[in-house]
Amino acid sequence: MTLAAGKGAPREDFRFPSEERLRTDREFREVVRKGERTSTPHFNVYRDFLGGDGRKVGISVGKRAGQAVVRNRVKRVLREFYRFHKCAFPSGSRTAITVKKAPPRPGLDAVTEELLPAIRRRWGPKEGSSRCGQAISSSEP
RNA sequence: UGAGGAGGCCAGGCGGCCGUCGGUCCGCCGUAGCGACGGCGAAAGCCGUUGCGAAGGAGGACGGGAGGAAAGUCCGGGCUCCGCAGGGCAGGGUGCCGGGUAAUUCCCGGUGGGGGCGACCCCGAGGACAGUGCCACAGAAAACACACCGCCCGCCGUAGCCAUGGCGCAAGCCAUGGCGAAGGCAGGUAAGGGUGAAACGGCGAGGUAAGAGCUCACCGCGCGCCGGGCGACCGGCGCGGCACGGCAAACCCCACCCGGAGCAAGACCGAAUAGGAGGGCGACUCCGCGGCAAUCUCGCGGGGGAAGGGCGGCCCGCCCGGGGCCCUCGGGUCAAGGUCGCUCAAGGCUCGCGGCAACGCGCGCCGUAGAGAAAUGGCCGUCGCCCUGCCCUGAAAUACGGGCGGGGGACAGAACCCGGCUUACGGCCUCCUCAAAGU
RNA sequence: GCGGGCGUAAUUCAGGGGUAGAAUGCAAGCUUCCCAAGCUUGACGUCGCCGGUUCGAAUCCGGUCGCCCGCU
Repeated sequence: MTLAAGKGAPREDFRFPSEERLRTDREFREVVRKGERTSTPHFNVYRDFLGGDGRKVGISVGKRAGQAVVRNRVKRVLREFYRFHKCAFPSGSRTAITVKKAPPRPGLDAVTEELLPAIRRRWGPKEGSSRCGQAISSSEP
């Protein structure tokens, strides 16, 4: 297990390092223009498939979503959503999430409830990703 | 208790798991490179082993990570570049006085106004005899002191009235004289004149034909002198006798201040301060040298200078000016790249001294986020706070007690850095004022 | 980060200290057999909001909110 940490991503990976992010405007444009699309009341999700091992996610929150505090909060919640549900983002894919309108209560539960079924419905549950978003908040007293 | 005023403080705490940004350290892998030894070779060098090993890679440990407003970008500075000669104009800003500061439109302390019963609060508060302009409607008149209405004196004098006389039987008529509404003429006057935001000092008394600072007291205003204060200004005395309406957040005048842009500044690395095609523009003149018969022509060097260009608002002025300049078209690389700037700051806190204070000085301690699709978060538990529902005890829980449950936790996110201002917003504490009631 | 502009009737805009206006639209009437056009009326307004200057503010000054541009 410790050896596996070298190259291939381990199963229990809840990290979100900067290599897994879309970092340039060009990448965003490619994904948004060429990728497939689905949407929910508050978000648009674009995705294309390049193959390979890597997997990239980008989050874009425009000014329409609200002031800086609101935008930051939405971005953080979406990052957490990715960390806990990486199985919904298969390797070789690039995904861009944009925010149309800020959710009124941007809690992790509400965002998951809105986004996860939409992604599953659009791209389908990939094989072997059935056990995925298990609770991480196990802190029994 | 209620209604207010001033000042200060905090920005939920603790724990667990997962994550993120950058820092320090630890070993691990290991490239370039450097060294040692050995081998080959004539030499340059090559090969092998081994040591160190920048950068880089994957990982671990430790400790750090938003605000009072980080916001608006309204001021002021630091810093950086623009080629800072110099002068002027334009433009912008400020505007009681003194102080503080790197600086300010900020802060502190005063002065003078204004508001409030009060604690206290607010004020863009220079100049309207430098000039120009505006003051709608109403009103006699709106800035010049007059005209208008009115009031008063005088004169003329109509209607009318009175007196005397005459005529007449009477009603009445006539004459003379006096008074004389209205009216006219010539003056006096500015008290009064539905208005208006504002009316040529106010109010009272005297005075007068009527009136008037005409005179007087008080108040206001102006001027002078004296005293106090660094000063704004204040106080006193005297004089003048009202002349001097308001608006400068109207133009403007006066005094003082301001070069422009901004970390997307700017520097370095790397590519490339590169280079191609076409077109257009670009007075001249003087001096020296060379070949020469030669002052023309040619070549070289230098000076002046027009057009043009530069000096990041404009002008003078300065600089460039056969060196180039301008326009059009097209090709290549590709980068919205990396590194630095980048966080120690006119920094914060304690104490002492000076100062009414803002603040300054000295000693000591602490040293505090640095991203770049952009970190500082998510979930859970618990405590504390607020709101709310139900239940218990109880005479009563709408007695401020106890228990169980649900919900909430403001305004808001650093982007070069500071000092202010303004705006948004939850709570706590202290002092003070007023009112009512009680002691 | 820096710089600039605009908020006035339902709509598009004037007005830059003295009663808030025009065009289109809306409603009513006239005209017509009916409609359109035309003509005559009418309703239309917190002048984005809050303060200040002034006798008086849509206008001048400050603050604030919203919207739209430009600069690498």
